[in-house]
Amino acid sequence: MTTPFETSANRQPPKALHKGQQTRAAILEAALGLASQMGLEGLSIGALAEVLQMSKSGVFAHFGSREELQISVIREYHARFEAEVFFPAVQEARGLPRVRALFERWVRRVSVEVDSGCIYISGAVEFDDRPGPVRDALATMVQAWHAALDRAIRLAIGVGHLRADADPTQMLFEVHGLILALHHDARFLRSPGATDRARLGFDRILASYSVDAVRPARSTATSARR
Amino acid sequence: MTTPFETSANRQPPKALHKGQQTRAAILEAALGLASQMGLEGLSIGALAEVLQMSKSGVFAHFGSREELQISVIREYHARFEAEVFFPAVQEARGLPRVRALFERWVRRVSVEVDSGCIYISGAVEFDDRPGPVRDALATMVQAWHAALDRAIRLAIGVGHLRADADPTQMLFEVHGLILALHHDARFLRSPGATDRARLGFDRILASYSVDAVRPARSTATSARR
DNA sequence: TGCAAAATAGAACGACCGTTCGATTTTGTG
DNA sequence: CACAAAATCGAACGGTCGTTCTATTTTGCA
Repeated sequence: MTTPFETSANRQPPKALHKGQQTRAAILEAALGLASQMGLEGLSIGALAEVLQMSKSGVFAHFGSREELQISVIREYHARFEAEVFFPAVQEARGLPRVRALFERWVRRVSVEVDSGCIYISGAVEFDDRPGPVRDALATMVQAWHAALDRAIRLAIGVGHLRADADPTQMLFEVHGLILALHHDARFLRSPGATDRARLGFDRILASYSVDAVRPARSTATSARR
Repeated sequence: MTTPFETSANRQPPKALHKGQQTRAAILEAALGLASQMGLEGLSIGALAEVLQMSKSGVFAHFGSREELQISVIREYHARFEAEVFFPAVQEARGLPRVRALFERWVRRVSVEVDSGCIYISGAVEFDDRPGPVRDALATMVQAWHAALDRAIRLAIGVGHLRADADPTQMLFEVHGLILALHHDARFLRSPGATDRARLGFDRILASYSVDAVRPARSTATSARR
């Protein structure tokens, strides 16, 4: 399969682009912006209608329910994330270059979004314990992205760019942590150096997982139980 | 000053505990639970009144506004976090033991909260770009906690447990990332091994910042610009 | 150009929200 | 025990929410 970072999100059989599809796209565009600022839960049809200068019911008719609108927003975000981060990065040579490109584009995306917010991250917090189709859609997308990263890391191990005994899941966990810390510090605390810190942390992770690294200096650090 | 992790949050001059204070405490208790599940923005006076079996206006009267209620919840959360994480850990010997204890208690807190949610983390996402007193209160608390951690790390450098040229802010950034990844994976993805991954990541960080570590293996990793 | 179909508007609904206010109950104390 | 003060209630307000329904307008094709 060469469809590596995709979920079952295919769109309309491309007939002529009728008016409906146009405004639907316009609504989605505005909704994406609104959801990035106010969160998926803060996304309201009324506010959306006002921004777009149309009636609430006009907006509503395109989705049939608020939940469906939220899910459509998630799918749209997913598509853009794919286009901006995944597809370009995955064209890099397999191994370290690809892993680096994936991270760098990810960082850049979150940094750019410093005043628009990452829906994957805010959505994860909003829907931690709110079961339902929205949460499911969100989780599916996030897991697809993580799976793509995991695959790239394993490939880097396979081609000998990273240590053979490296734990890809652990490495992914730590890299993901850097992104979350970046999002937190840049967006919430508005601390300026966050982007560089994320990159520096990534370099540190790479250093300790790469083939020429010393073994993890026999764990003097068995976490202090009591 | 030996008041290291405190904000200007002092409470009532202790007269006799009148009825009002009691119910106020009961409201705060319930509000804390509700805010942990639904987020600070999801906290509603109506729902609170129903849980407590009292009238909306009865609940309302204790705080004067929803915003004040939210801020009170944040302060209460802060106090408990202090009591559960900071104060016990800060009694450990300065240096590595104290840093380890701070992290371990932090991890345990977030792990326990796997079905109640950390208000610092969810609040940071909810109020990234929603200015106002609630955001201010939240940011103050979070920064106080970060400052406390920063101090502990610097102390560990000072007493020679960590490398003299270690960057405390960078280390804090990375450790914070581990906690955020733990919160994300445990609460949103419900992935089971997250707690251990956080601990393992911490050990890796300690290893590379401790005095007996090799220098960071001259950066083969200057992030892939293009 | 005509006409069915698609898209949009507009008003109304029930529900919940935070907040106000006056009446009522409960409390603590001289 | 009495009585002021504090706490609580209950109803109501204006507002926003998602959703439904029925007109009206706009669109695209024969």
